[in-house]
Amino acid sequence: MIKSLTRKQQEVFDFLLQNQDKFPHPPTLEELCACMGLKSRGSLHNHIKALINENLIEAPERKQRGIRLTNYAKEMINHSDDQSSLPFVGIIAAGKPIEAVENITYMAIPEQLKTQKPCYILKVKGDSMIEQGIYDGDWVIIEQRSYARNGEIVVALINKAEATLKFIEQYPHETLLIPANSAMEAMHYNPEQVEIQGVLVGQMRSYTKNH
Amino acid sequence: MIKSLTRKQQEVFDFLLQNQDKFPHPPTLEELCACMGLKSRGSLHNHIKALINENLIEAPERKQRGIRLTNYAKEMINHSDDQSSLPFVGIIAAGKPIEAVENITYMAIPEQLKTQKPCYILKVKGDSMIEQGIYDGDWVIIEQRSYARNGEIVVALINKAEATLKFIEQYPHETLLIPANSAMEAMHYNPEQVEIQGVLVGQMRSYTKNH
DNA sequence: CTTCCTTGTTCTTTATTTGTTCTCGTGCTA
DNA sequence: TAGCACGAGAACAAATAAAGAACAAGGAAG
Repeated sequence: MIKSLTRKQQEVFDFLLQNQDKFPHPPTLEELCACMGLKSRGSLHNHIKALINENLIEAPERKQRGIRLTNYAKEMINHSDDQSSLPFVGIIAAGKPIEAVENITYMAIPEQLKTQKPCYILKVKGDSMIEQGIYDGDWVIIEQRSYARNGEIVVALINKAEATLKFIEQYPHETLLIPANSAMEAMHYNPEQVEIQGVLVGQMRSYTKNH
Repeated sequence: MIKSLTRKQQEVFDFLLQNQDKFPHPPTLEELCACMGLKSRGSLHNHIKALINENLIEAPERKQRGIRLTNYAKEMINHSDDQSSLPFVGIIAAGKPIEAVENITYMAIPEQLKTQKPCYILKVKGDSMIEQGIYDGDWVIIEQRSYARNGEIVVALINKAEATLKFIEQYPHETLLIPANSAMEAMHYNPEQVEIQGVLVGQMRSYTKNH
């Protein structure tokens, strides 16, 4: 994904990273030249073009002082220390394995929707929890955990193959996975068939439908 | 702050920020010109117009000494570091005024749940949108807007007194506010009775129930 | 109320800055 | 040698900025 930057390109990128706050507004090529010890805008511009190609910075055509880091670039450096964002890792559709997304992205999440423990985000496909207000296309925030109390909503892996989001009821010789959709039936398993991968702690939905 | 000010525009804005208290009255264009080292009011006025466009300052038409910072701008500078958070301003329960919370708090919100326009957060009380998956205790993200298209979910102020969250249908002589709850009836109003305060763009729910 | 100066607004014209593209030269390496 | 990274500089076009003229509305003084 990240094609190798040349030495100078990396240098320019690092400089932009480290100084993104220091500039009240993005620098001009000339200013950047001065910082990097160059005498020619043209030379610098080549490096800028390379970084744009790599999707690390964006610079609206001809716009002055338009150089900005891409969200993509910010993620690369931020999410490690940014405790408010959680990784969006995949799509869960009842009866299938979790479909991992190609590029993990990070979403800012309010404190109220997560827990102290590690959490991650899935997108829900299907209507099996519709009566709990979890709709097709919603995001859910999942606390990573391998156990659950009865009545919690869990991400369960069945027979090490299919993942699903359901209410759980665990009894000595039986585990029930119960959808919140009266058109669907509860499913009965032996406890060892069901592996809990996480517990639902939050849910989100966009009404602007571009996702 | 993702807006694109040119260098001079930023300079003017910064100056206004830093000197908002120093002037007994807002400065005239001429005074500002002097401060910024300009000889022509016309030049400065262009920058002023740009700032007004960005909703950073407001200047009543033709009013002398009318330049003021927008509330939006004041919010900006307090939260310029975390552009991903939105203010949680109150609780909306059908049939009551919006109950403002005493201390406005800010919640981190993922990009996907908001729009480019200013947004704020309300907590929902009641079941009137339950069939749309919006439950009692959910948070909703509202884009501040005074108009809406038919079929959108809006925060509507009725008779300048009661606020409610409903589907809206607007016709020449009638405005309908329609709940998503088959136990409730659609409400009919004269268009002038209904004032739109915002449009639903996102929804969130916590399953850890401490809020 | 009328008059006059101030101030905000709009235009046109001109100048300066900045992004972009090219060409050319230098060194380094396979 | 050919290919590559890198830099300098020229030349051009677009964006930005400034100045100044002209006009209209505001507000103060009489």
